[in-house]
Amino acid sequence: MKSKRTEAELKDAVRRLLTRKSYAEIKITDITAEAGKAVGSFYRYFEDKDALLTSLAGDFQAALRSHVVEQLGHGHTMSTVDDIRHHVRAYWATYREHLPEIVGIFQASMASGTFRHIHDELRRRQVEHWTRHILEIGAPAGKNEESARMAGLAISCMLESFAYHRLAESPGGDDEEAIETLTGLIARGLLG
Amino acid sequence: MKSKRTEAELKDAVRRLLTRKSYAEIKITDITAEAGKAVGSFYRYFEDKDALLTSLAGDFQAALRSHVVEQLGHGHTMSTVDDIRHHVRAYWATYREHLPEIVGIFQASMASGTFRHIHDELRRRQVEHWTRHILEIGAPAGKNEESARMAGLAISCMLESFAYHRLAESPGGDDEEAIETLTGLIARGLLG
DNA sequence: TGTACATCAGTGAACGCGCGTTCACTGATGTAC
DNA sequence: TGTACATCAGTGAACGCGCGTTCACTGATGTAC
Repeated sequence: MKSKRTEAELKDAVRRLLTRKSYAEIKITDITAEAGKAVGSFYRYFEDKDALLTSLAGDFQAALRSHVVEQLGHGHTMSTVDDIRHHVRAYWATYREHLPEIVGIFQASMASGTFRHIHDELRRRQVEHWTRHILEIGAPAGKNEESARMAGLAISCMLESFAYHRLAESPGGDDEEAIETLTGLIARGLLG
Repeated sequence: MKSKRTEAELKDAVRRLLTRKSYAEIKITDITAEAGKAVGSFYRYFEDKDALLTSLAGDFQAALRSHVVEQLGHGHTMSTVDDIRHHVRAYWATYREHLPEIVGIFQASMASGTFRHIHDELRRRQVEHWTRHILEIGAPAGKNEESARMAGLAISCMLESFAYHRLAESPGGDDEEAIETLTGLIARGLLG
């Protein structure tokens, strides 16, 4: 029973391909070729290309659930620059570690409605998280629930878009400097 | 000579379609149907779908060149909250006015290398602009050229991604509130 | 103003390419006795 | 340990769909005399 192995090899193949091509540009034959399999094998494991990406997204979300909990713990806050730096660094590490699937989901969410809601769900968590902390610390950006939510969205957008640009589009920069820049902007922006 | 008219009608048709579907989902026949023309007409004016979007991108860039100059003038600065609000508001207005083509370029830049550099060019201007002002006002985020550039990128990313989310993905929100949120975060983030 | 001819925008049925998807087959692995 | 049979992962040539692209034709507009 090699079944699980081949399935994993196909997933790995797409992850590798996503560092070279956009999701839209990747063909089924590219995936099977990269995995060293015949085309037909693909359909033993996935209905189509989107099913594979959906599967990767599922793995990612599962990883997030356990990872976030253990890494940040429960009773954390966001009231100092160090807290914020810690958050930004954790986000950055997650983004880097799961770069291919995040990139794939992001790209696919721009093209087809199918992945819009998966991407929305990922962002929703982020926004939720920041919003909670903004309200908690009574930041000037969060006078009320609504304004806090909007500030949370703005920060989530900055983190995601900046990370995408630095890690996926023009890789090779200094991570620490990026983290410092984000930390500085967010800390001053929130704490005043 | 209806030539120019039909060309414009095809462009308008894509702009309208882009408010309903993603660029990837739009077929040539959708465009001609929306414009009330036959398929064949399309090819009298454009080599393919990408050529049409490239043409829209050209119009947009030309509009930007004149617009930015007249709206902001030359001797402007970024040293007060009001200056920043003014900038954010101008950006927001431009984004709203040219929403379809910006959305199209953004989506296409995620999928094909062809539009990567067009989108890069648009962002480069933004980053350049913010970087210059960050250095000018001696903001804490801009100790040196490099850190200022990174902060400029982060702010550009936030503006673009936030505007995309609010205007294209879940439209109908209050513009003024969005502008205030961004202004507040940027002003505190930069001015300290 | 009228006629004959030229040009060119517009048409849409037909064509054909690229790629996803299928399926009859192979051979490896597992199971029964 | 060996033989016969069953199951199932893996194969890739062949098929066919969807859509972009073409092209011979139509009819409107412009031009010459």
